[in-house]
Amino acid sequence: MSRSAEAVHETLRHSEGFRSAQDIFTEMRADGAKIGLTTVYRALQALSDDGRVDVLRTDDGESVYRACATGDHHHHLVCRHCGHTVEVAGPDVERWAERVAAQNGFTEITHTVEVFGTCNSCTASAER
Amino acid sequence: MSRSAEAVHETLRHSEGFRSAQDIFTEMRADGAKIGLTTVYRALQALSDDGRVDVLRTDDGESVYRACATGDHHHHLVCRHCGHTVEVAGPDVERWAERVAAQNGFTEITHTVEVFGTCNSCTASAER
DNA sequence: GGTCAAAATGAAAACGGTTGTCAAAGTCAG
DNA sequence: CTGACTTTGACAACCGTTTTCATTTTGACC
Ligand SMILES: [Zn+2]
Ligand SMILES: [Zn+2]
Ligand SMILES: [Zn+2]
Ligand SMILES: [Zn+2]
Repeated sequence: MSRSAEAVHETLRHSEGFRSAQDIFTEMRADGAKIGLTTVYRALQALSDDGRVDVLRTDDGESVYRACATGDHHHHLVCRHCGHTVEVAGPDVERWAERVAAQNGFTEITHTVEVFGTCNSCTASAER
Repeated sequence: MSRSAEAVHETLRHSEGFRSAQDIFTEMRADGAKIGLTTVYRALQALSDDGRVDVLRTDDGESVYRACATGDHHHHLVCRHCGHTVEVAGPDVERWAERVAAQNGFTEITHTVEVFGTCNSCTASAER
């Protein structure tokens, strides 16, 4: 793993929620890092290939990345306002996916499961 | 709803799986329809706003559309080879999502749940 | 130190799906 | 038929991402 990839990973580990390549690039530059946008993209690619960061797509088609605490399979509960993210295990969902797939003769299953909502601190701010 | 939007909806209803705007455009043109790509995009936008078609994003960032049989909330089991799609209800997943959200203080939940796999007819072809 | 090949880098160009523009065509009530 | 309003579609613009390719950095070997 290249030096820049480590730097990108480091930046990501200091972030709470999912961040876009542009976000990361801008932040690293602001912090004085000499890095190009292309390199950030390449680093994110490598990191996600290695399973060291999770990727998901926003509604508007942007890829966003996060350095999750666990390398094990998990899903996310994401605040759509502040980006605050909680990693959640979903044994029930895993079983449901396998069952429904088996019932319909599907094999080699993969799945995407993400939950979006408003976190309690954002709810509090809105009420204030 | 405009005339073209109905035509797009009609084309979509004759399709089995999820189709891209380009796909639909190409097929309609091949069938002799006089329609522009822009209009197809506008129709798909309108149809999905009205909940008459479902949209999902492929891994490579393309939006694909499908006229599902039910207007009720449901998820999809999609064959990643032939696109064959089964609509599935997921009461267990719905409950799981609400529970995990509540446990973490999240409200106003939405979720995306899609299952991808290989359908039995594609498994059969591969073995042949 | 020096040499050199392989790997990494980044500015700029290309790419591809999608959206915006705007003038032309269609629709329809009066 | 007229005029207002809507719909259409060729084309350009947009934007996140990938590719290109010349330059720089790295690291093994001397
Ligand atoms: Zn929040
Ligand atoms: Zn899972
Ligand atoms: Zn199939
Ligand atoms: Zn659901």
